[in-house]
Amino acid sequence: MLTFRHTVAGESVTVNVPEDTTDLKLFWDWLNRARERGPIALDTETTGLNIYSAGYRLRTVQFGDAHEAWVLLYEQGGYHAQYAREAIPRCREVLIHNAAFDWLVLDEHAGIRLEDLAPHTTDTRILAALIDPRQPSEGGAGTALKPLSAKWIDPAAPDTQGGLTRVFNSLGFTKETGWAGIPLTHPTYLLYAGLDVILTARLAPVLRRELDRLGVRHQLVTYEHEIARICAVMQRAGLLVDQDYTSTLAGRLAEEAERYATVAARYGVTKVGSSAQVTEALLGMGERLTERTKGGALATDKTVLLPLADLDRDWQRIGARQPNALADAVLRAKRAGKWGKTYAEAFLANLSTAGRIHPTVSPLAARTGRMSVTAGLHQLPSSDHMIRRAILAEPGHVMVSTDFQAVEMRVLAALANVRRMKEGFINGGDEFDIHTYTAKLIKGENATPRHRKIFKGAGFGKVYGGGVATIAKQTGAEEAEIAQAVAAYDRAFPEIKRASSRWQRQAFQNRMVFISATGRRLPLDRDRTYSVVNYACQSAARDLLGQALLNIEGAGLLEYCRLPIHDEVLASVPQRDAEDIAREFQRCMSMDLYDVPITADPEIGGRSWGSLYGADY
DNA sequence: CAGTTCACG
DNA sequence: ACGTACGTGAACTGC
Repeated sequence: MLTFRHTVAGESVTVNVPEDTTDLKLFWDWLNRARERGPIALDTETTGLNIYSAGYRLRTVQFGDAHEAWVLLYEQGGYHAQYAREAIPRCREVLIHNAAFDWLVLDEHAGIRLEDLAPHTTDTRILAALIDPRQPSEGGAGTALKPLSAKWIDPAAPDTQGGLTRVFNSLGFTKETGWAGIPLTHPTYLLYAGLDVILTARLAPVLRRELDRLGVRHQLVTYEHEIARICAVMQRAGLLVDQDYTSTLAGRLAEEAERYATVAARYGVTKVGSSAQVTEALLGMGERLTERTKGGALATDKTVLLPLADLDRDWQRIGARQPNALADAVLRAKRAGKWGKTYAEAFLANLSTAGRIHPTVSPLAARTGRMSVTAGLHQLPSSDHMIRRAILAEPGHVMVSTDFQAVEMRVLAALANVRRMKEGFINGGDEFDIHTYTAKLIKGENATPRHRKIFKGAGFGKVYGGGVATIAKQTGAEEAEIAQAVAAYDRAFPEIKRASSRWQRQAFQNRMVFISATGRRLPLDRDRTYSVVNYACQSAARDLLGQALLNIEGAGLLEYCRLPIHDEVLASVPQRDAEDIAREFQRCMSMDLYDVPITADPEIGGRSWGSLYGADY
């Protein structure tokens, strides 16, 4: 037995590493005693983050309580792996920090089904996110194990990740290669592996007490664990990539980026990504630049360059001026470069051995509770089918996308109890459009599509907390016109302003934390408390999506789900049942929020995701 | 590592 | 007193 000692919060703790079957029997005895006393903390160390990549290995499985950890050398196989596999189902209740990762690692590499482990799991990261959902950059503690341990357990808790990076470097590895390369029995590696479970075991009761103290409903905690499991199932399924198409596309985009970069170079811009170079060259050509970035420099982003290139927001010629050839080349080089690198090449780089992408789905990523997805899959261009064309439904399947209709406006109407808005949603029928309704409400039957656009801008302004100037810039309308529209909007829907004041007042009385409709804690920034309207709407919409996912699982459709996208669920469904399944998705995503109907619209596509974006594939 | 830009809902 | 567009992930530049 290898044994390490460390001090946590003034107490001596032990990390045991069994070397033979005699040692493993001691582990087994400990496990049987510990599981009677309470939950067992669980963790794994692996060769990296892409669980489905070639050569991926599960290296250690750790078990522990507040004082003792056992690091099982899974990678050695034989008895070590066997004890680990048999120990996990024996734990009645497990504690994991960021459970989805370990669920999926154990599911893929140790034969422990995530469906079996998840119902017995408490995820300390979920508990932490429900106490304070903010990232460190936003003034929160964050939800990583290290800062949470430092805050709640021991200010001197070791930085096991950062500490290992230094060890990796000293052994000639990098932060990336070290996880696979470090010798399995390196003492620091084993000590830190053990400390992680000891810290998790200590964190769980402390965070639970804090949730109780804050009055966070137990129901919300349970709900988040269900959502985490559902998102992990989608991550495990992953998405099929059309590799031939994607390779060709990556090559074509690289060539295009190169071609336009050559044009830009003729004007002295050697790097199209260098804002400083672009600014200097444009000024040298006699162009006037007025927009400023947040940092105070002259801006040369898309909104600045498009007019210089005589292009509108859809990249169509305006005919108002002679296009600036440099602006045009920079725009095109950057777009081709981004699409090629961030999407096409990233798809290929992230491929699993089965030719799939398994993006990390984080169910509680944003401070509003919104989810996030890695590998660019939440940000694929929607103006063109080219990139989404690379993602395929399963053989014999088609893509089905079902999205909520104007969900944030409906949520606003429901939460702020906006009388005339609610009337519209309740009586409006299937084809109801809130922005047309608003335009007619204010302008009468003379309302034009232009009025619709203006009041749509005003509506988004309300949900986002924007002012006249921003709405004017976004819609391209005159400030005076927008000012009138916003005033009319406020008269038509006076409840919104009143709700904003009320919600800000509630937050002030609760140490700047607004409690959402589902009991979620939403901390506000003191200098922009107006954002409470957005937080309330965004987080409620997220919780409706969560409820929809529970309904979808209840209807037996989870196996078809591929991605949650804020107000949409993307699915791959058998072609011959597509109509029926699409109707079921619609049913699962239709619900009621304080009498306001939340409705959903399913779309059946072809084999590729791109087929839902205008092309017929 | 901060700043800028660009892609989405 | 007044007014503030919200939330992400990712690549690249330049210090």
